[in-house]
Amino acid sequence: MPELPEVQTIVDDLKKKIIGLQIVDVWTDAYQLIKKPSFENFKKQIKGAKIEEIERRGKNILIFLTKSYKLNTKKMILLIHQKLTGHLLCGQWQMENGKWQPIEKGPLEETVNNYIHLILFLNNGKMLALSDLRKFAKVILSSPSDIENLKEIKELGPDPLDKNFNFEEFKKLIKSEKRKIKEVLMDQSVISGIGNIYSDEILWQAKIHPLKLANQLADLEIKKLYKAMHSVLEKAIKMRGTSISDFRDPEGKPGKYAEIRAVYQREGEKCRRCGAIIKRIKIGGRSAHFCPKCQRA
DNA sequence: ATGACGTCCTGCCTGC
DNA sequence: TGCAGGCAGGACGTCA
Repeated sequence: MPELPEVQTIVDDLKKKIIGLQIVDVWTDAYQLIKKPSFENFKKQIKGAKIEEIERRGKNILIFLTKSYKLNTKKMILLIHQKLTGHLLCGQWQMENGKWQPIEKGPLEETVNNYIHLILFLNNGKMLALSDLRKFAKVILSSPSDIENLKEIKELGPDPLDKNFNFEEFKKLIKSEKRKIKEVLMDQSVISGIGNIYSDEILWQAKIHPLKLANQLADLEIKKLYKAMHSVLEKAIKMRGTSISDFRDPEGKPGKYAEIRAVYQREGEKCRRCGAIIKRIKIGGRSAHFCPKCQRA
């Protein structure tokens, strides 16, 4: 599932590949992915739009578009949230027997191609495809002000790697939360971009039990947490994300953080620090992985 | 306001 | 072997 490091990897790659290009057509077989506007209007509006800039907001991808008319230029933003199993792929496919097949056999794997549900055709012959096994992904096309005012954008908490988001502010946020620290880290309105994988990894790094209540953490623990948040996320970006079974970059290649991950989906395996057996519990309906010896309750 | 739960969707795993 | 049932999972919506 794409979280901050995976989305950052995708945005950085896409910037190099598609900025300056024009969208010439669009195809979908899963209308429910496009939440706004209707597909008919989506198609009408996006055809002919030029890709100007790409940004990450939390786990959301914002693609800034302009469309020139005779008398004016209209600005739009295409918002994409990949949710659990969404992939943004850049390449060339052709329809064969009702399935999209990559024209060049490369790192793009069979399984990713099987779930292509939305394609933006670009004016250099390439395509930007959204593959999504679960069809949970969300796509919205609207004006910049509409997008900025969406609850899921406007109410995002600070970005963990934003230089202005200093320790004092982080501490204030954590101290004001009485929920379990794992839940707080994953709440996009508190801090944006962290999900299940990295909250587990960060808590292991900081040696904090996921069930601990945020407002009961000692200052020293919050300091460790702040440091761990930076080191884990920065390392994961360097390794181009975590691919347990699903994540792929725009060329279809997996990230390498999974190889060095400490706890996520390592239930029953040994802790890399102390050798104890990694445990899995449920917190707020989500699974949390931790070392019962390193991360004391 | 807050927290618990339902919803979307489908591959995969379990148990009979 | 086959099939039904349960599970996973981000974030919004609903309900108490």
